[in-house]
Amino acid sequence: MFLEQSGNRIGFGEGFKSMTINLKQLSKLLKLSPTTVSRALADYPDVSAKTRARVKQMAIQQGYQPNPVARRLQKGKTETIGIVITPEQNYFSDTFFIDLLSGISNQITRAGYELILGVASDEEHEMQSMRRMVEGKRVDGMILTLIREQDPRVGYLLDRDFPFVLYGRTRETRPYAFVDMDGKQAFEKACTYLAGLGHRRIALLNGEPGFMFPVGCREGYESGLFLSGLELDPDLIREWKHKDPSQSSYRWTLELFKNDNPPTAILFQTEAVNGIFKGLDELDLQPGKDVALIGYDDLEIARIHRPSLSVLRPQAKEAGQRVVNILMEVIKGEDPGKFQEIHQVEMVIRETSLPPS
Amino acid sequence: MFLEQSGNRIGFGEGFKSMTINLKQLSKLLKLSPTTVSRALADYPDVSAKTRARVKQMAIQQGYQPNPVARRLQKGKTETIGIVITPEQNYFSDTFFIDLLSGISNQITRAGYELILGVASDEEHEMQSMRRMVEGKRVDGMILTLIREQDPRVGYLLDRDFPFVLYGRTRETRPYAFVDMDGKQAFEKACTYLAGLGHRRIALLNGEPGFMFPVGCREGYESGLFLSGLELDPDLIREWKHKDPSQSSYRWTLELFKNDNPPTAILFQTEAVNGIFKGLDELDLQPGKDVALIGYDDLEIARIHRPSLSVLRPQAKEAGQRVVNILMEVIKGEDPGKFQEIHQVEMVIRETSLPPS
DNA sequence: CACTTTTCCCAAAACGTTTTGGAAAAAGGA
DNA sequence: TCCTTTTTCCAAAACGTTTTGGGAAAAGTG
Repeated sequence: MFLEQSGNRIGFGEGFKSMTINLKQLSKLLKLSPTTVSRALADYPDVSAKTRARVKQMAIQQGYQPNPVARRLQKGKTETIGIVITPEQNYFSDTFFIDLLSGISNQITRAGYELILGVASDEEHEMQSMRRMVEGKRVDGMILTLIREQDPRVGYLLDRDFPFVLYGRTRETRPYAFVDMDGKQAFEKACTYLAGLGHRRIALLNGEPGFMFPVGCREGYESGLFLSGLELDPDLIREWKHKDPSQSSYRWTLELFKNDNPPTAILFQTEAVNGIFKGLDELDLQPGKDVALIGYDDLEIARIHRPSLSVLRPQAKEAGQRVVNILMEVIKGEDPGKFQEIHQVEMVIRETSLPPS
Repeated sequence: MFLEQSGNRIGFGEGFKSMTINLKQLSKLLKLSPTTVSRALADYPDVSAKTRARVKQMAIQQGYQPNPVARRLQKGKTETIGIVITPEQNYFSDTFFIDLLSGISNQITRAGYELILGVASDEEHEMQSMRRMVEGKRVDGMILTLIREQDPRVGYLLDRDFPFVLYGRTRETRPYAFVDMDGKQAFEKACTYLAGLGHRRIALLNGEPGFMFPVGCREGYESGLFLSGLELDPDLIREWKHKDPSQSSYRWTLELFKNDNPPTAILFQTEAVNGIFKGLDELDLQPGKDVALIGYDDLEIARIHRPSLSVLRPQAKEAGQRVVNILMEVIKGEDPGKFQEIHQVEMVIRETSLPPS
């Protein structure tokens, strides 16, 4: 014996709270079977145009929305994507990450999926949070950011053949899907640009070792020097820490200018700009005038500072959208190795990239 | 006739991919009914201690995790909380929001729930994203941040009796649950502190009108002046814009010092500090020395700047945890009006709060 | 021993969808 | 007209849990 639905029929004037109807109730209203209603709404060809229209109209009128949980159970999918972020690494320093997230979120919504977020305080909890999502059957795929050179997350996911896409790259021989910015090309471009202006002593204040991104930056820097016929001087390369970009970059800026033959230009990630400005200020050097500067990432400070900061500008939002589109393909079963995208980075020349004085 | 499970029995050495077992398979392994296994795992008293132990051991050994989607369907809950953020309002300027989010996320995970994130480009999409979550039956409750004086989201949720908690407050007569920082008390404290040092001209560079937080700041400021026997001078109050905190605060800083009788101290939200520093620099005024400064929010820049910035420090992580705990109560059916918390804000005196010179 | 209570377990229903495998009715073909 | 094909619909199964409502066996009780 089946119990009847508790049956709060939907009409008008009942207030908002009862604005929820399910497939069974809707089909009863239409004097059709749930099967037909479901198939009408999903545009199956085996339901006549006439009833399809009638069903759709009634569905709209009654504000019917299929229960996503029930659909997920039946379809055997969670319709959910997971991402884990870590606050210690200042990834939220400004618009960059939120732009990426924005692209990701919008595209996920468009696909009718959900984005679930984990916040982990360190590497261990990051892994733990991801395992909960994966092994707990809470997501169909993962998005990874802030990738390390040796990244245990990638091995973990590859081992169990779980769909994922990297924003960034790692050292891993097995094929995997990623979307990355061409940091190498960007830094090469910036470096040759500065050299073209006449700079001969160009420094690199690079991101934290262990992460993958600085590797490309350095390659681009070295390649830029080579193309411009400049010698590589290890004394002009320094690396700051994620935990504390401003403080460490401040110290390294002072260090750089202790050199007998100090730099006339610095390449860096914009995250570190506060420390650099502070260091230059202390040394009585004017940014842009005494030292040319080009940062990676077009943060707010770059635009509002006077002189305004020349930057390399990655298109984070577009990248986020691509990550999601690719992930959807991988979830469908496509070979991840087919999806390896490297996006070009544009250079925005503002006021801090003048020839040496 | 029931089809048998496709039946990939779990053993060892089958690789990672098949590491997934469901209740039916587990119960078959144990020669028990699914009912008993389910109840054993949920610690019901009607299963003997002996079998309970046996079930739990086998569950661990087989790596059994109940399918959350199936549980949600049966329980009639989504076990999911929603939050919508907007990138235009620079909420991610620094550690503050990520701390809040961190507290929220950790507490949600502890409850076995999920946090789903929407990113909306403007107010309209913000509402749209929330409606999708609520009307699409995708969440059991909502968390709202960055609250406006008149906030349509609150009315919407109250109208349909949907569980939610505000981080902040709004103008609304019906009872609702919130966790807020005591901005009033904080600014009052900072103001009287500065007055106690001998400052007589204290300016307020306040957040954008329309949002609720600046209202409390201003109240605290006015109250602080009153308690210190100082006159309120409207010329010493300015308001910057969310879209562009640095630029607008820079302009207003210059403006403030055009005054015949300029301020010797400024209260503000730390978000705006870059613009203030820039303005003071242009006016040849030394922060801390010529002008005392106290900011609200202990961002990284406050700690690393020299002189370091005195600040009001809200405990964002703890607040996030409270928001979640309260939301869980409201979801259970508790009266939201019972949960209205105002958290004290601590003052951290550093180097920019000296007596007037 | 006969009855009641407690302990321990389970079959079946239910959550709200989509998919499977027809079946009845209508249309087409000879 | 009779058979075949197409169109249109639907009953029942299935997804993987938890809850409901017992029921059999064991343990008390007199």
